[in-house]
Amino acid sequence: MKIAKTTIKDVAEKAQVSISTVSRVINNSGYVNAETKHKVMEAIRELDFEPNPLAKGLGGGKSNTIGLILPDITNLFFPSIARGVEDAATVQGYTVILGNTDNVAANEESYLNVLERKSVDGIIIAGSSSDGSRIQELTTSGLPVVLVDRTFPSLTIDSVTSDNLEGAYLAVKHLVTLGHEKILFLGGGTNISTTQEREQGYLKALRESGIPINRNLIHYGDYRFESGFDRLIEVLEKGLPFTAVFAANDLIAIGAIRAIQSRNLHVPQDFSVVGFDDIFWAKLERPPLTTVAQPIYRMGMIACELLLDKIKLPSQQEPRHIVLKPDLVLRQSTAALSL
Amino acid sequence: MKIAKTTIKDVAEKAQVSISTVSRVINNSGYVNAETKHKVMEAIRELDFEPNPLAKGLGGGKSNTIGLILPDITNLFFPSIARGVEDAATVQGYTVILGNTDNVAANEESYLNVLERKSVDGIIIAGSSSDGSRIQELTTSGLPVVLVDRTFPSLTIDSVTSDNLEGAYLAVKHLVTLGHEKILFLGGGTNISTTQEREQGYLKALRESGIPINRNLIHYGDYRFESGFDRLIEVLEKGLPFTAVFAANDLIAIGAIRAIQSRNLHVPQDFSVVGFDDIFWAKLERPPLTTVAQPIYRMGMIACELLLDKIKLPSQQEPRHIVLKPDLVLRQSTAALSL
DNA sequence: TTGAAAGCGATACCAC
DNA sequence: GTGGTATCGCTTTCAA
Repeated sequence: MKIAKTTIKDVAEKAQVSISTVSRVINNSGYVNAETKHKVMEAIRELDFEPNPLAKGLGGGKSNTIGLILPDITNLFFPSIARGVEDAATVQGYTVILGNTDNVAANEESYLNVLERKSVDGIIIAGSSSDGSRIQELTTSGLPVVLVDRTFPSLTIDSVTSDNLEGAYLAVKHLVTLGHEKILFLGGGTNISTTQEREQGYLKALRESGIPINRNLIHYGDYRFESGFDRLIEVLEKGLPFTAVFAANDLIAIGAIRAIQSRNLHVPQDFSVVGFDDIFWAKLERPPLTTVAQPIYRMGMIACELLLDKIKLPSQQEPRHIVLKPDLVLRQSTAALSL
Repeated sequence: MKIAKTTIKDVAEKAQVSISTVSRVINNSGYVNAETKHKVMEAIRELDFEPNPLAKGLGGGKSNTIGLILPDITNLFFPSIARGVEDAATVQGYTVILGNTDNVAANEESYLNVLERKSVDGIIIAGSSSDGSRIQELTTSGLPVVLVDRTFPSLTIDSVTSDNLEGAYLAVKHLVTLGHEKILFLGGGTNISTTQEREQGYLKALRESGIPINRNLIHYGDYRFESGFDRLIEVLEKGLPFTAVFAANDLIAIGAIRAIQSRNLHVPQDFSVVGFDDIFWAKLERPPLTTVAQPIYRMGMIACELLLDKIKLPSQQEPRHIVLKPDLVLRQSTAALSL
């Protein structure tokens, strides 16, 4: 007993014009007499008519839907991205389909396929965990894709990232300025571009400061709290000497802080800690976490705008790579090295 | 330069049968000769054909898409719901469209309309902020809707909630057992069903324990950290006497703890605090937060399964209300009242 | 058991 | 400027 929706046909009848004319009015295309147009608009209003997006999409048209693929919406970082994307999409009348991949490349690919079949007009992938080949295929075949917080240097896919290298550089430089030399690097997955770039920034700051690089101080894991906690405990138990830690994200940093504190050591007295992202809980940590702030929400928003641009003007432009500037937010988890 | 997708027609030609037959095979409907069926399946495989979901939806069919409407994906509580919904949806081949309402009823309604137009097969609404009338319309018109964490007692809409009254009762009873009598209630919005129910549980526990109810100890705000912080500071400044606080969610509770601590008072020595939800950060709070745990992820999952059931068997059943049992998780933010 | 044909709702090309 | 009509991909009677 579905409610009979009003269609373009009803409008045409009511306005005493042809379906074609109504279509023209709706899409603002072709010539329509001002008076006729008025009549049609009137009818549309009275009938409370809205075109059926499905039917629109059928004839090779647009579905006004975009896909958003991300590792896990439950992970602190992604809800803000999702929100940014959705807000930007809503403004332009688009709707967002969400997909979680759990960082499994196969899941990502499978979602890509589903979205393609659902005729989405474009796809945003945050924190992609694939090698990008399938993505490249899609964009080449005409389905716009924008990457967030991840790039494939060898491929030509639009992306929005923040300057991870620069951010990390700022963070480590800050630690060096405070007198630290033995700085632990706690990364996420080895093959994640953000971890790689942040490691590069770490190395650059060290090199520039003439501090020898100690590979024993570089550790990887994943982007979760537990990873930071566990990694730090390991380092502590191995007895590796260090006085500060730069973590590739806030969750790792907070895990590290908790690990340090669990051994009755103190931050920043015994160890300084810097994170990356500036999630909501960073400022609530004890001590409040010094971290590199990324405009997460804006990244989502910008990515979506980029995508919508591409959808609307499918002129094959050069791939665009937007790189946002991160900011070092000084709080209380870092202090001058006490000798 | 879109890739020409293979259509049902291609399959029909390849298999030397009619389009109708192919359709039957795809949908497993009607009679098809086993041999014919085999031929068609073969063709489908070879052509790597997958039906266009848009076209499917057009003729009044199913779109294999459901909508998920929630206040704000950025709010700690909802990502888990979203994840539960998505996981359950994926298993059954459904895809999820996400919509944020910011607790604005008009936004909710507008999303409802968009989703209806997009011919989603069903809708899940978490933390609805409307009066439910439009929702009722939709379900009556044949579009299944399931509510999460919210009910409209006067309407006949399926829902998945946890037993808020019982959870709150447990929490407050716990405080009473510890000797507390002057217990502050910090709610979210007055008109939110979860806040109302939790307040009922609070009142019930008090009444049952023969503790007089003091309206001055009942305060509202919203479900965010800041609300808990601000409310508590206000109470402190008014000099209202109390020894414990029961907050309607963890964010409020943590805000309250921070407010208390900001005045150099201590939890649980000076004040015991209990929250609701058991979000990830509850156990990381200092002191770790005693709280009422809700199976958030499962709520999303169950809601989705309920919805998919309804979609598949549209037999007008009685509305179903699933009520999950919450658990009191004892941690260190509560202690016996010191005299 | 299978095929032909009529929609579903809207777009777009082609006449008038 | 406006109307007719083929078309998009698939489902669904209705006959055969």
